[in-house]
Amino acid sequence: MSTSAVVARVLVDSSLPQLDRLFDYGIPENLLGQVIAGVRVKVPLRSAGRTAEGYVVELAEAGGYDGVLSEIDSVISPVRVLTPEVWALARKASERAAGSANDIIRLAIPSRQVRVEKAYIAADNNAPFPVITAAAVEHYGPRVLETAIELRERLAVNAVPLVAEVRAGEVSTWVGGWAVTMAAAAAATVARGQSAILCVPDYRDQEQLESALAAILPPEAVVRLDAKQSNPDRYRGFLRCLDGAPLVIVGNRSVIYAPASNLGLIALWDDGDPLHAEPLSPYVNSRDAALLRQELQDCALMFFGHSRSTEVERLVELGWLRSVSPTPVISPKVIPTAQQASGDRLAVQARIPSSAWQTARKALEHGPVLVQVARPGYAPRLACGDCRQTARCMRCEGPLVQKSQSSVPACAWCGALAVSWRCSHCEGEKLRLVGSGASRTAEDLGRAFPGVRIIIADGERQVLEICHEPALVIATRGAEPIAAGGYAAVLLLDGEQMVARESLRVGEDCLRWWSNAVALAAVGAPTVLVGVGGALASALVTWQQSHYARAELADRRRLRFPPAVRVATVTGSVEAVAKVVSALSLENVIEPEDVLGPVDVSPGVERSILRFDYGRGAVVASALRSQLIKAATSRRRPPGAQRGPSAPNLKIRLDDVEPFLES
DNA sequence: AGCACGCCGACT
DNA sequence: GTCGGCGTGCTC
Repeated sequence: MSTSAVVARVLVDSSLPQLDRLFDYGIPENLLGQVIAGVRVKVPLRSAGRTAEGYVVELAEAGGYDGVLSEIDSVISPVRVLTPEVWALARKASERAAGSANDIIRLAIPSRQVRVEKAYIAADNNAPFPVITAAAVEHYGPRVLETAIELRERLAVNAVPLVAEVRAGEVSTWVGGWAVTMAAAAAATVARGQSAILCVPDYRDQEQLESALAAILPPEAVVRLDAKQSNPDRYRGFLRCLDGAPLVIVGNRSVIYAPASNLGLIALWDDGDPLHAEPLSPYVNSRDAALLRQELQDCALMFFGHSRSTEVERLVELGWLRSVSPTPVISPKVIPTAQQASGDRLAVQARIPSSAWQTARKALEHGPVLVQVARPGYAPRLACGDCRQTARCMRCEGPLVQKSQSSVPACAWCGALAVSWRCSHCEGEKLRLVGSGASRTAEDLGRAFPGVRIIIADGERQVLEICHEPALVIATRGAEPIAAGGYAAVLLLDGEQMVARESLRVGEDCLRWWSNAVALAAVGAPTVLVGVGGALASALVTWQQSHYARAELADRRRLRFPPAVRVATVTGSVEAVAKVVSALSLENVIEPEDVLGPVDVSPGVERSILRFDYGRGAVVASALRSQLIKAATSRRRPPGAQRGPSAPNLKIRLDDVEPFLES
């Protein structure tokens, strides 16, 4: 068809695994010069009349495909939205995760907004870029982080466990010290004429980071890119990244795929936070994407955190990451306290041991006190007043919770109010509160400390910042407000409950939650850890979280659990899962002893877990990938089971952070 | 996904 | 003889 010697290699925008490769298209005369790498195009697929959208990945000599070439239908827009770096990353990340490059590209490139794009093209993008001069990064020794950026090093950075005041114009804000360090490192990168990507797990972190950036960089040097933005805002930010000027690009999760120009630094905050795990296929954790991108683009990479994930610890032990700490060392004051009877009746009610009680009372004389609790609401669990069995919803068997003191107990699953409730075990009609959520703890503490202002902060009642005046701040883990000047004391309650959670990662999660709360204390202010001892407590007390991570990793090695090995969870119909497992066993891709399960997850749906060493990752991923394609192409509705949303009967997920939990 | 190709049962 | 059933396979 086409007479031109050059073909366009196009990635068709479809999440079908069998279409996840490049297709060659001829370039018609009238589109010569317009069809260039990175632009969105429309192409015919399979039959005339049917068109699909796609991206021109590259132009190549014709000859790779000896069939009749179709021609590009049209160029959707002249903007080169798929950069070579992002394409390489998408392909590599998707291969590693046994998924489609398309699915990654969907995270990387926002939906096109015609008006935004027109404005962008019309605007003169040659505005002189302001000269950035960066101040030194403090707390890490002279030019330690700056040099790491210049030498493109990979670091695991222990964050500064202090809060700091940042000032942008008239506005003054208190943020975590980590945000100041990350912002300063980003500024140092931009000052060298390179871009920096800063990736944080949640929006509270992002606000802190943006405040810290605003204090040291002009607004035109910073771009925000996150999923909470409106589509036009996100596309506008995305297009700014393509401009070529050095920028600080800050956002959550998928910011890791931003089309940064001349990338000099990738920095990630709190990599152990589960919000870094992408819930969309192919489920690539931003930590893994960051590691891949660093390798591809040879830039500096820094994982910042107060605690250390077992994943990062593994990379430190391998020598892939170098551990860096503040100098001089900053060690917060943490006091472990066993749960013990206190003399005070009210303290008992509020489940606070006497030493913690004394600490809180003394601290409240000159500042706010943070009380971290495990659960939100009033009563996290209700039981039958007669037989003491857990009270369950009469409609769906879900557990009952009570959100506030005065509210009617309701089902945690379906929301149904438990009016005229009857116990399914003994016919009892009385409900009994079990445990304390943030509100009930607040009530108890209010009685114990009359006259003190009480602030509750949880997922529903978000509080970002509080002033330095005395107050009791009851917060669920992860929702702690920042106190101006730092808290006068921190109480970590409910430790026992948190540790009892059923998860492979409880230990490191708890240490992360606690460490992040400890870091909100003022210099020298005490933290009391209630009811927890052992290795976890001593890691917190000595502020040596990496010691705990090392021991934990050694355990995982012994058990062959992640991250000592990688895992793939294979979920689907009984036959589909069995097919995949037997195919991989037959090909000797996986050893029989590394197949766990299958176990039932729901009627007719099973799950097997495969584990494999990192060195076998590529082989396992590609074998799983071909099984996925096979299942997708040979999938036909069994006779009888007609229509319905053709739910894929096979789902494969690599490196699930909680492979042993259902979901 | 869609859509064509292809190889067996009921029909003018 | 052939019209059309949907099982199977491919998409530059």
